[in-house]
Amino acid sequence: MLTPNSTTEERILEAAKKVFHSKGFDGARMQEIADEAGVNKSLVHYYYRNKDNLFKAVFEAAFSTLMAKLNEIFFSDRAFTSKIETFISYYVIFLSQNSYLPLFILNGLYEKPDQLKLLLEKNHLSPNRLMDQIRKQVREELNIDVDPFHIYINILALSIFPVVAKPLIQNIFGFSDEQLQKFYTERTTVVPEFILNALKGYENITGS
Amino acid sequence: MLTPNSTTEERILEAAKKVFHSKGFDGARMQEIADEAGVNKSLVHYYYRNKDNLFKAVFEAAFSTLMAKLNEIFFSDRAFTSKIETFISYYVIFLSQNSYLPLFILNGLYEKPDQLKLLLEKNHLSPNRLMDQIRKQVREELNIDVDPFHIYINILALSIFPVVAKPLIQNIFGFSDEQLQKFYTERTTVVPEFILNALKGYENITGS
DNA sequence: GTCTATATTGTGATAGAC
DNA sequence: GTCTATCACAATATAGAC
Repeated sequence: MLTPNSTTEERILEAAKKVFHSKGFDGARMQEIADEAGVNKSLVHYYYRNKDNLFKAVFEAAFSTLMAKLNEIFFSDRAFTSKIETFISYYVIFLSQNSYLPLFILNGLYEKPDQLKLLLEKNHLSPNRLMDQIRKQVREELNIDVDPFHIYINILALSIFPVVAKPLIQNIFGFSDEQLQKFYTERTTVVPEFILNALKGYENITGS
Repeated sequence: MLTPNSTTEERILEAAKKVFHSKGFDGARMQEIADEAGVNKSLVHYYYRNKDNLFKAVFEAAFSTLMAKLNEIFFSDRAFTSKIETFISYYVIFLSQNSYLPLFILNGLYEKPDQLKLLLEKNHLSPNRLMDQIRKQVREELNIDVDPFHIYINILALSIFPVVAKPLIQNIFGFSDEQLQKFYTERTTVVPEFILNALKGYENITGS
């Protein structure tokens, strides 16, 4: 039962987020969503017709949330160094506080890869423009001529994977909640340092 | 219908791997596994009693496969540089050819985190020993005093995430199968270089 | 060991009263 | 808009013949 001060439709969507995020499409039950929203099961169908539509709404919301912030940071006026620092600290903390989100999205992309292009347009995302932007900025500010695509994937990997692998870290190393929180906080400084160190290493190869 | 030259039990396990890896526990159907193995649905229950047991067998096999190779490489006699190169090239290629595997395992860990410790013992894995090993070797060979845990997670992140995010890469950038294969091949050299560059950057900070 | 038949429960979805 | 009742079918699991 979440956020009682809102319309029924909103309460259902919030409940659906909670259930879909943690259990995925196949694991989620319409009954559980209804219970979570504090409404009758029929009402869920009344507002969203079927499970697929409801899932689509939840997925789009999750995807847009993550992409909007990514866009905002990478197309801002900051220096590249600052973009990396801002991006990492924002995403590592945000994702660690919403740890089901990245795995939910990755699973959703495997299950429904075809919807992706529509979502990209909806979010005004142009991947190629982003790549050009990164290449140009890295060249001008760091004097490095490097493949922006691998850099981009590396940034995402180092930000997202540690959250996706949360149960692995928690159980293999027996981290408590406090230790885990400390680990994620450390990463907001360790990871940007790691990436910028790596980039500086290329200066010797292609720098003037 | 896979590998007809084997016992029924083996054929069922192989079929179960195929179905569970791509659809997860909740998405998998006992009927589909039976069809895939070319046997009657009852036989699946005869050999594995229920869905949970069958899943457990599949999960353990997947987990052990990945961990055995990781152990073998990181506890070998190689130099640290060589370990990283060997690990990345092996895992990136192996995972890209079995692209459902990492997401399957990450999902499984979220769903059944309690089984993890048993699996670790079964595979003779000692995470702390691995951390000591990395810290010692990085200190002696690269003359750097660095937190081995973040390094370890970074190595895993850069190897595993690009495979987990395959549909994202494929659809956002419109990569063909050939381009995707080329991308993964590139990473076998780009990623070790990236990591070693990053590590070298620490020399200035803590080097003698 | 392998099959057919069936029990049993779960689940998405709809009809219709209020 | 919201509820009760119910349909139709899917899915795990078992009983029992061969």
